[in-house]
Amino acid sequence: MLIAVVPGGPLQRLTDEGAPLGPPERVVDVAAAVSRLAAAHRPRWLWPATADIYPGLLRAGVRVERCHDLELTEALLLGHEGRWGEPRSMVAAWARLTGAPVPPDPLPRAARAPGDGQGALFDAAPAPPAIPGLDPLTALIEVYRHQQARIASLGSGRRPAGSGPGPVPSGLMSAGSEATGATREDGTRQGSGPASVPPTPEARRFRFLVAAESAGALVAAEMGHEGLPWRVDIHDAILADLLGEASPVGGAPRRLAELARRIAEAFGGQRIHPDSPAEVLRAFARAGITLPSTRAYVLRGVDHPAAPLLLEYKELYRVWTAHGWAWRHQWVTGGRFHPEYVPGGVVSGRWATRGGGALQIPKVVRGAVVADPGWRLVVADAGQLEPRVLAVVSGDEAMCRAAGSGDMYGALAAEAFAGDRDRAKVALLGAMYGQTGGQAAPALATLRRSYPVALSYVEEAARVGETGGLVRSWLGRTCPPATVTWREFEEEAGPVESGGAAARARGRFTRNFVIQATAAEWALALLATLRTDLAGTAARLVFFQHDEVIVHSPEEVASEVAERVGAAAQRARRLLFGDTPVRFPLGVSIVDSYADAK
DNA sequence: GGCCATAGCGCG
DNA sequence: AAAGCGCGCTATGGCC
Repeated sequence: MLIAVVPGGPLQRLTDEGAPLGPPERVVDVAAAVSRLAAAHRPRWLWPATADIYPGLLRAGVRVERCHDLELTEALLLGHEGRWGEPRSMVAAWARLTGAPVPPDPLPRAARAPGDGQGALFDAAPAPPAIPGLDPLTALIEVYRHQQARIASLGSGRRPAGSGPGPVPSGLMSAGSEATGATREDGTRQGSGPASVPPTPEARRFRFLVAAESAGALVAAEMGHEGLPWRVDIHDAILADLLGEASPVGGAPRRLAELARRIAEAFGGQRIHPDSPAEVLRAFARAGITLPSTRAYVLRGVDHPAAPLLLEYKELYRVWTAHGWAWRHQWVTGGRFHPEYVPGGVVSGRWATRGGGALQIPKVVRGAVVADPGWRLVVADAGQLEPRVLAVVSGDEAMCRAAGSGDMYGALAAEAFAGDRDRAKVALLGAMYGQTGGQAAPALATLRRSYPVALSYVEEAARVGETGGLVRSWLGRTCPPATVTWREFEEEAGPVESGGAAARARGRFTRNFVIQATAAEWALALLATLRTDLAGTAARLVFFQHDEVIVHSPEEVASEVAERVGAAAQRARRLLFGDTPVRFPLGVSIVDSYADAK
């Protein structure tokens, strides 16, 4: 069963296809109604946007099993249809369906400051209807039905000619085939009813993508709500150890101030801002040293007493400004760090965050992430995920064999690089990122001889990008068109079509997209199935970072949770790729402190 | 005063 | 000639 609900109500029971099973029901207390219906029917919830409605439900103590996030799905579909960047809100989608003027998406939801009227902004009713007479529930259901029809039509041959190969496995679209004409699909498939023909592989995969993206939105809200255990006292000790005492008057902490003074001395007493690249360059120039930049790797090669001091300053300054006392005051409450995750916030399908920098917690402060007494952290990260994805999506048999090993680089080295693991790694990374020069060049040639199918796969993806085409992930997430991402770059480096630097940059992007986006899908599938598996237990997902998850678990079941995480990884592999010799091993640690993982 | 581009470094 | 992907965040510095 499907139940449609809009913030503040009403709600309506539907079949999975979106046909009404009853009239709209007004409710006084949405959370209570959702809670009751969730227990009674275990439905999939259909709502405009998880990020708008679910945090409020969580604060009311209500969790749900499954949902269809209309807005995230709309974004995926628009991308697939070559309409990347068009407004994705429910109201916009409804406007497209009815021919009304399409309102732009509202600005991103503001970053939240915990304790600062938390949530008030987020439970508010949806943006005021931009269409006179809009009934939100009707719009929700009609857009949903239309989305189902658009998904069902994928790969059915009913799309315009030239919009890509039928089977998705190649993952690639032909150059210049950005689904031209797809914009005119609107409305034409409405009322086609439940598909009487079996879904195409492309439609099946996309349906899975939509389910995973929606599940990810649930996890993201739940993890933001739950928070990552954060020991303020340990964080303080780390900061004191690294930075010295905080300044009582609000300036730089003691050790940073000392370093700034010693840097000034090293430059002959001239006071400078060490964090101003321009000033540092000028100071070195006065000392007779001309530098291209003040990057760490440049400074490391500079023979001057200020250089090592500047390197130390940079590292500490970073901790102070990005994860110091001010950061903690804003983001840590009640012993938990509450980030705001943004599912699908990265074009490749990776998550982003809004404020809090949850995906960039420096290793030196991870010691503050500590399990509660009687609890443990189960930390799991996928090893060599992207190379393994390359093997499986390209179908290169020899590389798949190597990816069946626990150490893929080692297996490649043994097979093709005379045991030189470092060289095998450089070659593989170069192939995925598009590096063609430096030490990667000869290693790439070796890689090509032994794994031509894998190399052709990424090179084809690059060629499509260079010639202005679009590529897709395994499940059907589509990269943005060059005109969106590369507009500014083109102005400097020439249009993509010209074959210049911009075209090659675009090629590196599409080359990497097919890998990174598919890796993100595997990770999302892991997360979604693990979430389901842990529902009803006391263990809680508390962190997710691209290829890594942390579960906060009661001590006595931590090893069982670790098993479940490993099983989720294998389930994700099966769900995405079916039978394959490629393995996706996880490094799992059961620790008290995140700093002790692996 | 606010806005925006850039530099630089954190993470994967 | 040289050319590795994707991000967030905080700072400076130039601009209006």
